[in-house]
Amino acid sequence: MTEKRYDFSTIESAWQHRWDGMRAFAVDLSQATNPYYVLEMFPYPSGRIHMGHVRNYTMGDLVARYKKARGYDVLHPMGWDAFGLPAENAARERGLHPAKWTWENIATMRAQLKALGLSIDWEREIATCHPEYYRHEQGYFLDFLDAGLAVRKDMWVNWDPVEQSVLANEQVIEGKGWRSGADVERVKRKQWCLDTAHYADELDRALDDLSAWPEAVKTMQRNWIGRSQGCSIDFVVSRADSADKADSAGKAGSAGKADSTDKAGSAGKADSTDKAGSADDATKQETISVFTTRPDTLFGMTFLALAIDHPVAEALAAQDAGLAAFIAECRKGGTAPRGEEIEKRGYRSSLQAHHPFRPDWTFPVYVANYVLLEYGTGALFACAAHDQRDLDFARQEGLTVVPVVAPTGVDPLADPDAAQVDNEAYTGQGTLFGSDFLDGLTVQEAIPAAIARLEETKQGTGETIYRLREWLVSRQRYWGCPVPVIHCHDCGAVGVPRDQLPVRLPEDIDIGTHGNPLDHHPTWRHTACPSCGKPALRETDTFDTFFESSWYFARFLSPRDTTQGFDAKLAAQFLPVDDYIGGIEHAILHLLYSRFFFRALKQAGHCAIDEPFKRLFTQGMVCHKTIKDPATNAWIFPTDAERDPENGLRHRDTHVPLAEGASVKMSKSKRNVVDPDDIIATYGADTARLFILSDSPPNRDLEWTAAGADAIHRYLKRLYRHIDGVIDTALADGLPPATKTPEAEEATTATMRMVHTTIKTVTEDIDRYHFNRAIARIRELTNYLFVQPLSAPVYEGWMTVLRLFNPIVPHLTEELHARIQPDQLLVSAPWPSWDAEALVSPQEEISVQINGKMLCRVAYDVALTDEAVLEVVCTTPKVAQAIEGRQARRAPILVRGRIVNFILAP
RNA sequence: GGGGGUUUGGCGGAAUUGGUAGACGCAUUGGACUUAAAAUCCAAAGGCCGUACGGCCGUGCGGGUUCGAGUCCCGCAGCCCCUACCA
Repeated sequence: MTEKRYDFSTIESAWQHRWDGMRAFAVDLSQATNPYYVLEMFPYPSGRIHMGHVRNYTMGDLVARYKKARGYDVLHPMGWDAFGLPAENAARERGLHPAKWTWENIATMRAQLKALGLSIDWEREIATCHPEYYRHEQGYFLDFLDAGLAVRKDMWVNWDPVEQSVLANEQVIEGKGWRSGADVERVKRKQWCLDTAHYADELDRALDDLSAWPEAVKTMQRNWIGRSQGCSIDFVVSRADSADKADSAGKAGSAGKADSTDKAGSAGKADSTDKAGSADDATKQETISVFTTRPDTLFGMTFLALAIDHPVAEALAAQDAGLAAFIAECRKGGTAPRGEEIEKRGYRSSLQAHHPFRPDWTFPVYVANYVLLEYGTGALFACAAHDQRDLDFARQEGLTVVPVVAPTGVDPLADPDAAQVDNEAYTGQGTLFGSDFLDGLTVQEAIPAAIARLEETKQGTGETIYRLREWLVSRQRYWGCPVPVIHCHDCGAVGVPRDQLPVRLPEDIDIGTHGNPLDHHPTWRHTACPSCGKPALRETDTFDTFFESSWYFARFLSPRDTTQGFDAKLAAQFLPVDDYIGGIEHAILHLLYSRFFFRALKQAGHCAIDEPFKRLFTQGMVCHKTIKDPATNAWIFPTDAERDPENGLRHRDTHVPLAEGASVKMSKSKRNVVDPDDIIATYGADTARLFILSDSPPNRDLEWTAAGADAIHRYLKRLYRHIDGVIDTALADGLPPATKTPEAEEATTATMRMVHTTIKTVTEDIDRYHFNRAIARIRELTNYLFVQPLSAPVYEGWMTVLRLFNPIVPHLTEELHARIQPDQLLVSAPWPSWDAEALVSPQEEISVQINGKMLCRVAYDVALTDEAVLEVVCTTPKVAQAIEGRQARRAPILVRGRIVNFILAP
């Protein structure tokens, strides 16, 4: 027979059509007895798929096909995270309607994904921009509204005055809007929020039970949730109209800068967020609540500081032009001064604070830019000696610093200098001094003691707070899901009646204007109040797109259900998602929002699940080499560079010398992107899939190399040709009859041992996501089989290779398999099991060591006793020579199948 | 500043979880086939010394535990990622 070419493009498109035609991957969930849900994070339809997608979906496809072979009813769907800003940008730049742009991208990317031969049930495809998708999340939002989980409140946000829109923190670059370049302002605006903080405690604790999540992701979530134990303290404050009274201990400074001449006419109001009853109402004292984790350092307090947007600071500013100016100055630059530390600045207010245990001690109250409004109560008490930030501020403002914790081994009475701090705060363990009833206690003992005293005197409470706050879901954007609310002059914010959902986006919009196109639409927002019928206005905010991605995995269960978002019974069967695969960049936002969302859905009675993802796998990035022109510093396409043996790396056309840079994540700007379409056209999907799963462990970065892809393709050609030839022979002549010679029988058991060992290790490796190792084991088997003369066991070996390789190179294996069994798809064939007996070898080898140093390997019969094994080892010439005449210091250490170690005198 | 990860040949990586370090590949070199090249096949290959048999060294660095350490413990360094005035 003539050798057939490995015609991958014909093979691949033929099998893709056949799988499609026979609905090979469609799954009827209601009939599923053995449910298993494999999901990769769904893509944003940006235009074309990239290698990161290929890696993500290839890994998921391997798992899905493997689980199907293991007998599961595998749900493996695909959809589109279709709302978002890039669609509006494209509309502005190219005059395309966001919907048109999005749907065209989806069509392109769907075709690209199909060319990869993924085992996806495309009948379940969804796009989040479809009204039949977002109508359900509008319903969920109304539920959250009813449950008090969704609220509209004043929030400090980044406001771009040119765009006339709120910006996300990451859209503020060095204090300026990322697109307009305008100075971003910090403004208060009514925004819709979901009360994620309501579940902060549970979201934190439940991480402990997510045993199949990467520790790194759980750690990131814990840090983000930011559980912090301490206490709140209500400081009594009064006006410092009279001259500063230095307290007896000289702690409260008059050392502050000159007071503002413009005293506030009235003291700030008590913080309305105070715990009820914590202030002594009878005496009508004003208090400011602070949160602290270090109440033990109260006796080292030297000042109180408020965030610039603290209600008390605002009230004071109304009476104090200097303070108002200071606050206005600080507000420039938006809410997110990321990156380098800002310069600490403060303004001394007209208030003074009283020490909870020594009411006659008073301290200045500052308004300071380094105090965060969003953390704790937006106010803090400062013990500068034991907090670096407070110390920095104190040194700058010339405030007193009073240490109260002596490091272990330091006696502050004997050596007063030793406990002093210079410009470095002491934050470690130690013993309290100069602290009244806390003296002599360790930091760990003093914290509860201080809290107890504060609680006794009703000035504070032990408390656990969280960094996690509400999730701001309002966006002043067109291309998102409309918030289903109507604002009525008389009735306030009223939810849109459920029978009027979905609130659809208008299609006739003018995207060219600044701000939110929905605001500028001539008619869309005008409607009637559902409750009183008077003219009213629709909410024009749309949801953050993380809203859509918080529940899409449930929608796949019931993608065409018009009555509900998903079916609770199916959810009970298929959720949580068994295997969820995606990039680590979603470690916090998407995954945390989804975990919140399902708790909220459960509270609203939609399902009984808390955690949406059982096992999470985070894949590494796809990297590629970069090439630069050192003269111009411009990035060069690697395909435009060639290596000249004499002159090194040169540009192919201009011949200027080039320099090879690091291998970094593929990006258009660095010109190191490899287009999946090109790879599929040149080598086929199977080559791309095998290359991307070989070598690199899935959780690490993968380096794409042209040579590697080429080598993989050569291997597949050889594999195809060889197995094809084996099948030719088997079909034409039949397999050679087994010979009964001892050598032939030994060859048979050796082959079977190899085959079954491979089945076992490959199965275990896939279960543990060690795909690169699984492939190495399969290649080991094929290397072995390539050189064996054809026999029944060798033939069986090749059939096993087809089955084991099918989830990785599905088209090639299916094509070859169809030659033997045209009536059965490999895709539906069961995974092979291994025969434990076939794994057993009559002989095993042991490593021989002398005093822990390797000497040699010795083989022996497994049936031998320990004594007999030692006998065999000791009579091996090389060993006998090494131990001859030397005295044993102890009995040899024998670990069968591993090692024997002789401990001899030198 | 805080947290996490990582460090093994020229390169990607493997090592039965404390028992032959370098599986499986990439790149390389030699050979076969060919008029020649490509393709294909076979072989070599951690470093140093040696013609070979072999010997010594070797898993970022320094200690420790152990019969035995890439693996466990302590300390240090480099690189990567996340986060950041979180009181």
